[in-house]
Amino acid sequence: MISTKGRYAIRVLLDLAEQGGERFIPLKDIAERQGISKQYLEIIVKDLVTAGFLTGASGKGGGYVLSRRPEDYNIGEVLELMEGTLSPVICLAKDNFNCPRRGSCETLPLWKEYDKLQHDFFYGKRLSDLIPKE
Amino acid sequence: MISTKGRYAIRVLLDLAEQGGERFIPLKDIAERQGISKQYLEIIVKDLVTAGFLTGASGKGGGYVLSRRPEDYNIGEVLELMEGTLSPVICLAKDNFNCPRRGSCETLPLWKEYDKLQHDFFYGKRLSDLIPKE
DNA sequence: CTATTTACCTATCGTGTCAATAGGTTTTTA
DNA sequence: TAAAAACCTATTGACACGATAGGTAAATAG
Repeated sequence: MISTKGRYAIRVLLDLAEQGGERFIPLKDIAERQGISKQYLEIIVKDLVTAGFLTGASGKGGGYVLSRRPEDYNIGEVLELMEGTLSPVICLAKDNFNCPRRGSCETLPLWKEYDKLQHDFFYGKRLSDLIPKE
Repeated sequence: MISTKGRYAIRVLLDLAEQGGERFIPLKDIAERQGISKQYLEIIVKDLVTAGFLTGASGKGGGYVLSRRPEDYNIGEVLELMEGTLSPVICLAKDNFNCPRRGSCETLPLWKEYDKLQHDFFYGKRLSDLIPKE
């Protein structure tokens, strides 16, 4: 299940996209509009900055701004960043899980097929696709 | 992420399907073949019996047997039983989560679309599809 | 009739993650 | 120089996950 971190991250990016994507927007404003505590959003936004999705500016007049145009983000990369992995099963999550049954597992193909479906869906969705066109 | 309960449940059903689906198979045997502790499997098998997916028989010569033919199980119903829900986000999980933003949420359509994709995939897979044909 | 085999049941536990809060320090600008 | 904002570190409570422990009840084989 997608956690709040993933869901809130998308809402933050979407909020910024809808603000025009030009000016620096204080996190306080985003928090108020989205009804999410500013302190919790800080954790999320920090990851987004580190990943280069957002640019932050301190001081008066500062805030956050999108690093790219909304059509240049895809939902999959955002979710993967925030969730760590999108794999449907631990067996497919980043390396380290070395199952002895891997070679002969009869359910692994099912998970792989599903993993691809999911990946294609989320990597095919762009942030701009979520902006309501009036 | 699909937990062990969901994954193990499928492996148990698949194991039984591959044993012919006629005789009662002791859980001990399944546990050994699958490399999963019998005690943990009991928790899983209990749910499968309650849901009517398996039939159990106590005593010598007892064990478990499939209640239906392998082609009459679909993976989705098994996963949904074991995981409680397959919803990708809490916003879509069974009732009770009453988000005040539901009506205006700009990300909800995304989750709904993904939810349908996922549902169709897993409900379209049957247990018999996982049996390797030589 | 009795020993054995098996399902069936209840409770408990350690670990980790999630969601969130608290309370700062640093940077920048008006 | 005061205010506004990002940026940083630590901590917490609640809960689920994965699993183990130690039984009781039912059925059959001999």
